[in-house]
Amino acid sequence: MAKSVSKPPKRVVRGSTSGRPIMALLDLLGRRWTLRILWELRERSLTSRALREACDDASPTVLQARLSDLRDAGLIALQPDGYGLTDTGRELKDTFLPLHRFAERWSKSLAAD
Amino acid sequence: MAKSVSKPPKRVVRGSTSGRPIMALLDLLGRRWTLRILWELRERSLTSRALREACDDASPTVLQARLSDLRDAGLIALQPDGYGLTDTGRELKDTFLPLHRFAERWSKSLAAD
DNA sequence: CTGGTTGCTACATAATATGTAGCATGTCGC
DNA sequence: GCGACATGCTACATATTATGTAGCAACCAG
Repeated sequence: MAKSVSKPPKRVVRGSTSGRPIMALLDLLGRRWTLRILWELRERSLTSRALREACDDASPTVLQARLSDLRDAGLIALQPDGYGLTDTGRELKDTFLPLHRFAERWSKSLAAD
Repeated sequence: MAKSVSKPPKRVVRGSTSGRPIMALLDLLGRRWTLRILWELRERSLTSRALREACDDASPTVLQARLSDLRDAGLIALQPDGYGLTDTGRELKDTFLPLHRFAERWSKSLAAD
């Protein structure tokens, strides 16, 4: 299911006709499982199957599609020990690592309702 | 399809059976248009129609669904001047504002291929 | 060769998104 | 009051995308 088989030019990203990189990035990260994959790989490499388990047994179809997207985007790479973040991917991870702490506060503010 | 047989209780978030807030957050942000909406509202409120234009004329169906999700999550609210970030939403925005700068570098590293 | 991994794909079914249209409510000038 | 707007939101048929189950070929260890 390489993205080039039947759909002709299909850019790496969708939507962003503007060419603004942030739009391309938001689009990529806004696809199902993308953020989750990056999160699971944040501190260790995982084989495709281990990643599947980590992702609540998501279907392999989407997972492979997302892995393909993320590889095209240069954020992850397939290494001898499985999938892992590239240097660029690690940069990205660092920018939303604070999300973890926010999630805790957010969760509390929801429960406070 | 194990998530829910029909859809009675429909929690705010999907997937996260673990109860870990980060998973709930990643799931919410990983739905199409969610990140984009937050981004567009980052520095001004927008009416639902203005938001639609800002989002490359996304279909109103999903947009309303996402607005509903984000309101349930307490990240945005409908104010007299349109939709805007809540205090919590602004906190979240601050955590991924650095994404903008990353996007620029990332874009360059892609073009360098 | 057997038994185990790996990354990845096929395919039918279910869930989501897209486009286009339109509703109900409100607010303005008149 | 009226009409002409704009607001938030919804219907619904059509595409697109995800799910779940199964299985492939390649690789390596025993």
